[in-house]
Order: sequence, then C-alpha cells, then structure tokens
Amino acid sequence: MLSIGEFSKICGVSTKTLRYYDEIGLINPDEINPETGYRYYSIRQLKKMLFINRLKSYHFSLEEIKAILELEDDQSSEKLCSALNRKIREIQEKLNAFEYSLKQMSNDILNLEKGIPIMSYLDNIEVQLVETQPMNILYMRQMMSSDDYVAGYEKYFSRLYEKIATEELTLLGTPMTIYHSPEYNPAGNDTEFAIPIEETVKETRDLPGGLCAKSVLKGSYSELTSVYAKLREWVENEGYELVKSPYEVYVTDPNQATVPEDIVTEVYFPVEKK
Amino acid sequence: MLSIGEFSKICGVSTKTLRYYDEIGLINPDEINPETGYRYYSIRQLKKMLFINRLKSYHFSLEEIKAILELEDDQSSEKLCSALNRKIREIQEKLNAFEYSLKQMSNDILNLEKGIPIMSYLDNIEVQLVETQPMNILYMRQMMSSDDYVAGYEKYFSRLYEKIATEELTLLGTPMTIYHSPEYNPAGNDTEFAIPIEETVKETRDLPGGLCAKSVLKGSYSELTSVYAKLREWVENEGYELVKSPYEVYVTDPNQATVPEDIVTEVYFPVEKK
DNA sequence: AGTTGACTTTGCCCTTAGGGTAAGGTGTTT
DNA sequence: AAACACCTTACCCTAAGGGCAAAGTCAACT
Repeated sequence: MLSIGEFSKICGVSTKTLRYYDEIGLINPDEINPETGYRYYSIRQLKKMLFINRLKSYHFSLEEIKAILELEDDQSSEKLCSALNRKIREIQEKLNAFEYSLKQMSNDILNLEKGIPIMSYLDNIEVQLVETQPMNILYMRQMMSSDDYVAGYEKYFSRLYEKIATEELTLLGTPMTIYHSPEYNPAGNDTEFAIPIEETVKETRDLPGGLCAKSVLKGSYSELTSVYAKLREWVENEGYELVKSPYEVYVTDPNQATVPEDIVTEVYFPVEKK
Repeated sequence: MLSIGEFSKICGVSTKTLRYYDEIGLINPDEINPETGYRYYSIRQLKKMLFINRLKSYHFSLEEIKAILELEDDQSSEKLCSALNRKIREIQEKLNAFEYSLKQMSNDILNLEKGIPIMSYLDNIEVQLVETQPMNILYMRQMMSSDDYVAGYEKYFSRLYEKIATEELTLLGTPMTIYHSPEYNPAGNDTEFAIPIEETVKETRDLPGGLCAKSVLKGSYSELTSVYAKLREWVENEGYELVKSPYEVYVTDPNQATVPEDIVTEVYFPVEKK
C-alpha cells in the first residue's frame, strides 16, 4: 500500500488532486485507515489514474471521465468509442472556432497596419427605411443553441434546397433566417430557416411585407451583432418600434467568398412608427 | 441616456454582464443617479461595448481586454497589434494541442476497433537494469513551463545543433533531456537539453555513467508520463532509489515518424540499491 | 521514551465570467 | 393609488483544483 504522497509521486498527480478525486468519487483510495483517515492507494490503481490523465488530456471533464469509468466496468469498448467520437466532434468544433478567430485577428492586423481602426466598420453601417413585398417561403422552424448555429445553417438550408430540387420547385431568392425569440438567448433561440419560392406547398407560408429598417453588411458574419446593435439604435433614435421578427437574407454564398468583404448579408427589422 | 435594460438590448449583452463589467471597471455607465443608484449608459458607449465583445470572441480574458482598453486611449495601434499577435500565437498553440488530441483519439479508436484496450500499452512497458557509460554532453539548462515544452524542444535543440555545426564538433548520439526538478511542477521545471559530442568545449560537461533503470517507449510522447510512472513503480518495488536526475534520449526524429510507434524514446533513472 | 521533521488530515478562501434568485426600491402606466 | 415592469444590492453557484493554516500522525534519531 502506498501513502497519498507516494502514489502522487508515482503517477505525477498532486496530493491535492488525489484528495479532490476522492471527494468527487473519481478514484477512491483502496483503503482508508478508519482511525487516522489516512488514504492508502494500491499500485493496481495506477492504471486507472493514468487512464484518467489520458482522458483529461483529451479535454474530457471530470464528470465525463467519471461516466466513462463507470461504464468501463462492463468492458464495453463501444461506449468508449462513441464517447471518443463525440469528443472528437466537440474538439473539431472548437478547432474551427479557433481558426475563425485566427483569420479574423489576422484581418484586423492587416487593417491596423493600413491605418484602419478595428471598429471603423461600425461607421459604415447604414440604415435605410424600405418597404418590403410579401414573400412565399419554404421554411423550417427550430430551436437553435448558439453552439450549433454553424453546423445548423448548413444542415437546414441543405435540407430545404434538397426539397426544392426533388419537388422541382422554383427558387425566388437566396436563403434567409428569421429570429423569433424576442431577445438573444445563448441557450436556445426560436429560429426559422427559409427560402423564397414560387409554389405554395404544405411547408410554405407567407412572409408579410411592410415597412422595414434595413442594413446591408459586406463582411464577416461575426460583425452581424454590430449590425443588429446599429439597427436597434436607429429604431430607438428615429422613434420606431420593432413589430415583427427580424430576419437576415444571405445574398451571397459564404463558401464562394475569398475575402470577408465579398459576403453580403441584408438585415431587416420590420418596424412601425410609435 | 439609456437605462441598463435598453443598453443591454441594443448591444445584446445581459444586464447582469453589464453590472459585472461596471464592477470590475471594464465599462462604467456614463452616469449613475446618486439617489437611486440607477445606471445610465450613453449611446456613444455602444462602440466600446461592441469592441469588448469582439475581443471576447478572440478569447481574450476580461483582464486582458481591460488592459487593451486602457492603452487604447492613447490611440496606439501598435500595442493593439502586438496584443493581437500574442493572442494569435496563444490560440495557435491551443489549436496544435487540439489537433494532437484529435490524432491521439483517432488512434485510440482504431486500436479499440482492433480489440486493443486503450491502456494496454502499459503492460508492454518493460524496465531493465543497465550500466551506462559516462558521456560528454553539450548542454543548455533552462526553466521550462509545461506550456512551452513543445516550442522549447525545437528551439534549444536547434541551437545546440547549430553550435555543433558552426564549431565543427563531432556528434556522438541523439538529443536528450535531463530533468533536474525533483518533482514535476507545471509552473516550471529545471530542464537540461543536451547532445553527446566528442570534443570538450566550454559548454560541455560530463554526464556520469552508472546503474540505471531503463525503459524504451515506442509510441507517442504523451505516453511518457506512463513510462515514468512504471519506472517509479519498478524502482520502489525492487528496492532501489533514484540518486540522480532522470533523463530521456530521443533515439528517433519525431518529424520523420509516420506512425507514433516509429518514435523511439529511452528513459533512464539513475538508481542505487537502498 | 522523547523529540524532530516529514507527512497527512480537514477546513476555509481564492480563481473566471458571469447565472439565478430574493428582498426591496423606483419608474411608468392605467 | 395600484399594478407592473424595471432597477438595486446581496448571496450562493459553477470546474478543477491551489494555497494556506491548524492540528494530528508516522518514522527516524537521540
């Protein structure tokens, strides 16, 4: 039997960590002296501890590790595989987010070197008042958490396009998203993916036209929050109020764009004079 | 002037967050009613708030953002650039770490599908007792934090190789690392990078030979911690004790390896019978 | 047997970036 | 004046431990 200090040195984990793992039931000492409370570990526990470290290096949380260890008892390598696959997808997404940040930061640096302040694009956001025409849209409405927006857009728009292709419907515009949640909530937003088409089928509905505050963004989607802010500011300043759900129209295909400025997005706020 | 709720809606940030940012001095309301304590924001603060959000999306901590905002006052785009560049490098490192995890996990899944348990490599770690010969090594000794090990190895070994090349010294072996810190400390370890050579010059020293417990790892460096654990276990079990700093010899060049099993690393624990 | 020093125990406070909730005060509308 | 929306502070919570302190325990040395 090894004292906590000895076991700690062998597996390269601090005693504090071992005590914490004992507390949360991740790995308990083989034996505890009931009089003194001293923890004693068996060398057979080394393997488990090293396994925990390995899972930690894969960015599993201790809670996830605990779950894996519990199902590990019944030697089911399938569940372990699926846990690994889930984590791979999760890490892949974070990786994508990091790469996106890197691109954005590099872009900012290029601009700064040209003497363009980072937030200068804000002054170029123009708001105009327009009258929109009603549209017939093929739609899918979904609760979307902010995590799966990137994957979600791909998924739902490709489903809609598939439907248009298989049912030989007539495209009348580019894809759009309508945000029905009154306020932005990272946990989940009532989001409608839509594409205007000519035919009226079961999954279409009418998107009424009317007075709208409109802004056009030529740049990365990450600047959309600023566009929304500017629109809200304008609506407030000019004495209007938002009367229906705002929506975005993706005029260009982001996959075709070589520089962020090639991406064109229109944002509409249906408004009425207060 | 906007109440906290209005400002919150315009910039898409919760009131809770705005109060928190006020508390830590990141962005304070333009005006506070001294009687009621009500916070009032000016629309001119929108730009700052959106800038904060942008920096947050680049994974800056609020502390870092605060520092950037403070130096932003004197319009120095240089410092902002250098902060962005630092963050780019930081994110790049995390990205590398993620990619490494992804590779490892994929490897584990492949093994699992072949019926090989993840931790089975532990049973293949063999320890032998050997007598090493003294060596003459060209060395550089450095405190290394666990974050910059990856970059550090490249850096210091290439410096040593450069010296060997320019001074026309004679290589007698592959690179090695000697760990002088008695215990592993993530904050910083006293680490010696060394390459055995023939000539005795100012930056060489004698690495004494002697009795060693030795293990050979054929696999990824992330399994090294397990090798250390196994060595410590063996030393304990067989009644030896560690009497000098342990060291690793990198027999193969990891950049030449196509599969992790091609990477060969020897780990030595200089020991004496207790 | 006593002492010293190394080791271990529990307990408490600290970290990030806020979220949730409660009790009570304020502003606006009916 | 009441109702209701909005605002305030205050307190507790998160993950994965680190740091420190007071007190108990273990092994070795005198």
